[in-house]
Amino acid sequence: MDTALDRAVRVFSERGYHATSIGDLTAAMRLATGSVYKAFRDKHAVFLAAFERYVALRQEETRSAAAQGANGRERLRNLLLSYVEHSQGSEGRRGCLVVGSAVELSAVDPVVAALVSARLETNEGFIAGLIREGQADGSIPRHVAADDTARLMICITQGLRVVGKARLSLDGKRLVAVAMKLLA
Amino acid sequence: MDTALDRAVRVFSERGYHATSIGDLTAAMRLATGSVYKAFRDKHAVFLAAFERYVALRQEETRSAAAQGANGRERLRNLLLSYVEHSQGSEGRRGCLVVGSAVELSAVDPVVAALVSARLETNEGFIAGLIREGQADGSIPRHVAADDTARLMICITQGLRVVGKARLSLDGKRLVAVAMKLLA
DNA sequence: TTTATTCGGAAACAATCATTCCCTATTATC
DNA sequence: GATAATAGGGAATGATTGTTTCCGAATAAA
Repeated sequence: MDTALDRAVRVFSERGYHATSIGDLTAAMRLATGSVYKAFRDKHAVFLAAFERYVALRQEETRSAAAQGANGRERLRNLLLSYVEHSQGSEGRRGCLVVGSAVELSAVDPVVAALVSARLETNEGFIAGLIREGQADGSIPRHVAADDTARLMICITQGLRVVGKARLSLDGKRLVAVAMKLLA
Repeated sequence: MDTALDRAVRVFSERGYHATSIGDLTAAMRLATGSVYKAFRDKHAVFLAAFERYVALRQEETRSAAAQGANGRERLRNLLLSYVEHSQGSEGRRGCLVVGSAVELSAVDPVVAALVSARLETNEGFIAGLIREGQADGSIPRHVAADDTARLMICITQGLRVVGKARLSLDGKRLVAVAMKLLA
């Protein structure tokens, strides 16, 4: 079932909610229509399950990318680098389900809107925490405003996914080098 | 007709392409179905016209916001401030049609994908130009990498629209103050 | 072996969608 | 002033959508 959900994540990420018919869904999940409706109440429930699975997987990836780093500054750099990589290539073209949901559904679906906001705030809190870690270990200056910088970095990460979907090339090393000036 | 297109822009921006039925469209444009199909070939053509109108209006707003500034650095600050303002409140909740198109249609609609890429590259070029102006007038250091910084700033502007749609509050002054560190 | 139950698959359902057709009203032309 | 031509409005149409239901196969229990 989890492997079927993974395939649902791919379809929803690439086409969005409304453009994905349950025909697309069953083809991708290798399940018949009846099976899908036996496992989920309706299309919306499939989407919610796919969304939560996507969030769980991405969170795991992000945390482990940040874990590799001697101090707060290095962990933050690795997090940003990871975001750039995920925004590129085939995964970049597929798109981020959080960004897609924010843009396509936040205005019309309060349930999804709440999930998206919660996810962004969690990420922002994680980044702010890394900044404070860096300030504690001396790798980031004290005068850096942790919360404001974290919110701007969230904008950068979400913007990366938008730009990546538009097929603009992204040079991770150079882009991150510029972004790290925010920690000066 | 332009006023009808403006209303189409609002609907498409808020709900996206697929979630906007031509019933929604006719209601918003105050036109009957037949009239819409007399003025445009199909729904896709309405969207393309709305997209181009949106781009033209926003470009005008952005350029005039940037025009108010004594030097390159100030013009860039005003541009960023303008983006934050447009990403907030009712307009922020409505969303940006370029971001929406990039996320919802870039993967499946080559025509829209090309328009989106062109728009992003135009914006990026404009920002890079402002940076170079600042370097010429002495308000921005020479060692700033104009192209890389411009691409990152595009990510910021697009990310602002995503975050604004998710209803997270944005403090223009503080956010832009942090972002201006990219020009140090 | 037989019965019961769960699971997957395909056809059928109602609703909604984009699109077309036709009618009316208004303008312009002779 | 009569007529042609055009623009706008709304009902009909065919395709597609999400959803449900029914049926067969496979597995487990007796």
